[in-house]
Amino acid sequence: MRSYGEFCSIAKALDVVGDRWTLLIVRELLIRGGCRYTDLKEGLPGIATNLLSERLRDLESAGLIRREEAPPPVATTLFHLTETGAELEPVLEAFFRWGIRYMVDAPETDEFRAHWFAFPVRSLRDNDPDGPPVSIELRAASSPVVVEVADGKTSMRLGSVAEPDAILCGQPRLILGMFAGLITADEAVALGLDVSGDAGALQRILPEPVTSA
Amino acid sequence: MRSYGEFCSIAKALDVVGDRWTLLIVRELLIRGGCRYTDLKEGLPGIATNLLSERLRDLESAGLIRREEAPPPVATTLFHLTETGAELEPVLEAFFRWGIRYMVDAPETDEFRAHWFAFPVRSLRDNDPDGPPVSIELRAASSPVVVEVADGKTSMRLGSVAEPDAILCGQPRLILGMFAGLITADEAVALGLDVSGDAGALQRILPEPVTSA
DNA sequence: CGGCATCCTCTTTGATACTG
DNA sequence: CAGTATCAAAGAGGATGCCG
Repeated sequence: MRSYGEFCSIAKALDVVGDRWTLLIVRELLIRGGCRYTDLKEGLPGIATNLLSERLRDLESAGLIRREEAPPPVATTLFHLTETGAELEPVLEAFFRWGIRYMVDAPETDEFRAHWFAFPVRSLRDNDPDGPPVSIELRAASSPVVVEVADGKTSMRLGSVAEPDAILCGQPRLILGMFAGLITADEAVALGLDVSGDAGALQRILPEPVTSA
Repeated sequence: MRSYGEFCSIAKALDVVGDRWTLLIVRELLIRGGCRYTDLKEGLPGIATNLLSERLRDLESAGLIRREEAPPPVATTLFHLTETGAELEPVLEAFFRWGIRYMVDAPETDEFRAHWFAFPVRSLRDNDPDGPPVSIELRAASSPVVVEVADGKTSMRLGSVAEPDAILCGQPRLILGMFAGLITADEAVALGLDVSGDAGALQRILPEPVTSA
């Protein structure tokens, strides 16, 4: 990207990560850690392969990512964030919060990937920090993810779990709407969300509903 | 900007403000408040006038800015941020912090505007919250700005003041380097910064030097 | 299959000139 | 002052080909 040529920290930051797709590549690597080229491509629906390759080169020479030749059984290149790259997290967090308002009217045709639950999940609070650990499986995309709540903290990981306390199955927008406090669990169920298992586990992480004053 | 088509809050945010120049226009309006078209153009060196006009139209229809026909004596259009637009401040703040690292090696040819001191100044802490109010004038660009320290808070405004406690005159990089704790006041003076008035007023706001451990 | 490079078309940007 | 109009150059998007 052509430099703005401004002696301003914000402009300098945009010189480095202001290009189209760049921050979304950082998002992928922040959420998933080391990624193969094809993992990145799969997590960035719509990116042209030459652009991904070019951005990765740019990010590497800017010192934001690092290439690692993984030994067998992986036996391929893994892309990682460097310290500098990982320090973009507050930027993405700020974008995440600001962008929530645009999720409500998002078109049905938008793509979704299960690991994108990571930012919403991380912003959840545990309503009962002294309660027992619970795990909730989310099935809203091709692959499931597990929300784990323990010691007052919430985290998310890809994959499944043997016996989750609850399973949510339905459209991402319903689950995210609940997480954002825009709809209650009852409303989500009425709109088609399937909740099985212990509904109490779900209440553990749901925020106070946003009441339009 | 073409939508990423991803049901992800970060991607949605970038759909709205991911275009080149857009966040810098928001920066200008955040720092300066209501601006005329020519003020914006002056604060965004390098922007083409058709791009500025197009971005302003886009930002207006996205609900981030608002046009106001100011009555005489101004008698012209003023651009303001809406609430939604102003809520981008945490995003710019995060970019500001992350981008500081690139200021050290910035080319000498970079443009500078006095009001860009706003973000650095706002991140300063008052080392003596119970001390008397002090004002420090910064002369590093065409027009001076005043840093005001009172009640434990620091703020900046454009313009001059009758009798500032201290006056800093020199390259922006020296002043910003001091503010960021990268160099001490003594080092800045050795490198060409001119400090007149009460040096103690300056110590009021300078952070602990960053010692490379 | 993973990790690109090439080619082509279409859109966006930047620079400059001009206008009510 | 606050933009529009014009046009060359750069970048994005999509398809496909290549190579270990």
